[in-house]
Amino acid sequence: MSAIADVARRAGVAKATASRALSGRGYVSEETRSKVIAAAAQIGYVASPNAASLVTGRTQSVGVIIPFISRWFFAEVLESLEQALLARGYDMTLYNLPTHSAERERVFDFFLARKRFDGVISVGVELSDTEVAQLHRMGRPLVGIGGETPGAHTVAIDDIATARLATEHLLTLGHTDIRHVGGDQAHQMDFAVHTKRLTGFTEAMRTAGLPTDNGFSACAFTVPGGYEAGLALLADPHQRPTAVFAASDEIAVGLIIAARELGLHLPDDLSVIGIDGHPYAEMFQLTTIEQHPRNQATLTVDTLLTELENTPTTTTTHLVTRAPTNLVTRSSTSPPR
Amino acid sequence: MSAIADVARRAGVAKATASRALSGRGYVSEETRSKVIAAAAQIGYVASPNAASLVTGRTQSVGVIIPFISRWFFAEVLESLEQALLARGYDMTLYNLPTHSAERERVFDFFLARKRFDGVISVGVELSDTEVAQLHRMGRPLVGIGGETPGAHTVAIDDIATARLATEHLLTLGHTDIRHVGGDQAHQMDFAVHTKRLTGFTEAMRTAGLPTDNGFSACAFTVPGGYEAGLALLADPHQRPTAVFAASDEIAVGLIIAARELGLHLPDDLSVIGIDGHPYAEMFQLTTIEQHPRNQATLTVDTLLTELENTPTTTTTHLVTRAPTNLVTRSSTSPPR
DNA sequence: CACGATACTGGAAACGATTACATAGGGAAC
DNA sequence: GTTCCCTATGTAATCGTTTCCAGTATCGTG
Repeated sequence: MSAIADVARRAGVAKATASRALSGRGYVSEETRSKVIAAAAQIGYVASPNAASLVTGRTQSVGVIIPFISRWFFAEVLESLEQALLARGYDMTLYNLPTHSAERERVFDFFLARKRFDGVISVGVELSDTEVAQLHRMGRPLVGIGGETPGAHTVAIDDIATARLATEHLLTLGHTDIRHVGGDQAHQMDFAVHTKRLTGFTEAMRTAGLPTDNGFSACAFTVPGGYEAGLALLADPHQRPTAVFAASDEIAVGLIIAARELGLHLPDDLSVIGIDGHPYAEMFQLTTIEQHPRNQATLTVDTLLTELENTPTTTTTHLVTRAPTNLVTRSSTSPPR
Repeated sequence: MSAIADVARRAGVAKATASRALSGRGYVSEETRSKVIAAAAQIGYVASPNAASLVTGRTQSVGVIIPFISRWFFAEVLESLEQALLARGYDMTLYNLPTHSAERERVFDFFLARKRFDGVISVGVELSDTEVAQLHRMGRPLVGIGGETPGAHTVAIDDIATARLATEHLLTLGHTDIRHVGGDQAHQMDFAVHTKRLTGFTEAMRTAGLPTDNGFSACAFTVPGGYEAGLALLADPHQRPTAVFAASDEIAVGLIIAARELGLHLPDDLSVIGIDGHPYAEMFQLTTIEQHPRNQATLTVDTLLTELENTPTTTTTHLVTRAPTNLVTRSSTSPPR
């Protein structure tokens, strides 16, 4: 049973030597190394990470905190995180943490305290100060992706700048009656993202000398959310905007579907721009600002793992890595008729 | 450091007693129990599951094998699995296993062999015999959800019967020129699901005495996939079917969007039925057969965990739990004009 | 009162690795 | 030829739990 002991016996060496041979740490002659490896292969030995982590303190796995997975950005991120971690030899344990609730506390106290991971990646969740402190006290590095978490390294796009850019795209085309359709706290995504995109919109409008009051509609961050918002916003021909900046491509697509149902033609009757780079964008000829979640994810893994491997650098410098975005112009936007 | 030892010292008892008090196993007087608990609370003690699993052999976590995350069914399942497992005190470790490739072998050999989990849930993946055998040899129960895995308990809808039902819905309405749009192996989802849904379609058509050749179009299992298939299928008014059975709601929605772009009106010009119960279905007034992935997921967790907790029942009876489905009729289907 | 359960507790041996420390041979440097 | 360093290996301690075993006190029962 004692697995490595078996390997050692079979190879005619001590447990310590076997361990060194297999892990590659410390001195082992080439000859014994191959003997040990052969013995291990013979009995199909695989090390117990539990036993190892008991003494090393490293678990070779990272915890990922995510509020939901069915939203496009999150699913993409999750998939890439897993691949990147796997490639680096790490397991990924998933914690689907609700944004606010008692459940959340339970997750933290019960699961995260068990320190079954070397580090944590939180995607789109803004952890509270006490939560960050708790992780920090446990010596577990934390890297965020999406929302900015104070006290932790974060990979994210510049939401304000991106929203401003999207709005400016419409302004440059000559639109003046522009609305912003996005999420709000009630629709259960993190507050900061919504606020920032709204801020960017407002800034751009103000800079252009246009009124910003009454320019925002809230909806769920989904296609149906955008659809409903669209029906409400576009129904009345007399107070219909000429352009809409949607906070996500899914919302934008919902808007487009609503517009089509109302008999409007894009981009003549309405220009729409989104943010994301969702596969639907191409299908609907949607102008959008791509944010490449998969790249963000691999960047996040890189950041966490280097932090993990150079433990000395416990410089908890609140650092933000800005992920690049790019505007893709398609036929959903044009100058107003 | 030796955490439980600290608790024990603080409470003035032996490590063994402290362990018993905290775990609830074995005899402990009410008095000492509360002393121990108080001491544990004082220093904020949480047991190391690593150390515990080293001796008990249980890790309190299950591995989930999933081919991709961004598809609706999979995302829903994953989210529910996580919640159900968390509620039962289990961690969930995610393995995003590609359907076919060398990577897959690597995952199995390297990660799954580390036996960091008490059981495995495979969603929509049909594991090979050797893979099942490997898990079985390790004494790790396996429950599948979605595709049927020979040699393991599986929770799944009856794909053939569901496809037949969908087709029969169209037949009953009086349609005779019906097409099936679904996935195939080239579009990287598991083969069996596609085949089964196609089989159900073919069976229903044959029973109705209708021709089945040339009645199937393959596409990606996504909205854009259905969209492209729709443009191709519906462009020519002379050989346009009066009804389409789409293998998923996402495909169906793509078809509807394509139909609208081509100027068709549902259900007059075309009837469309899907399978899933996707949130988009309601938005597009899509008739569909709901399969309730969240229920399937909790059912799967229940199955695995009871198997886990009653280890004696190592009766590897190949059992299939059929998840219920239900037809929801909306206005995307009607008798042909 | 003796005896066997029954409740409770502590000591010590696991579980399966890693690693600090000790030992020993061989070559380079002086 | 001594000294020192480097390679190579073995012994034993360690990580933090659970659990087996043994021992003691209490209590009901015949």
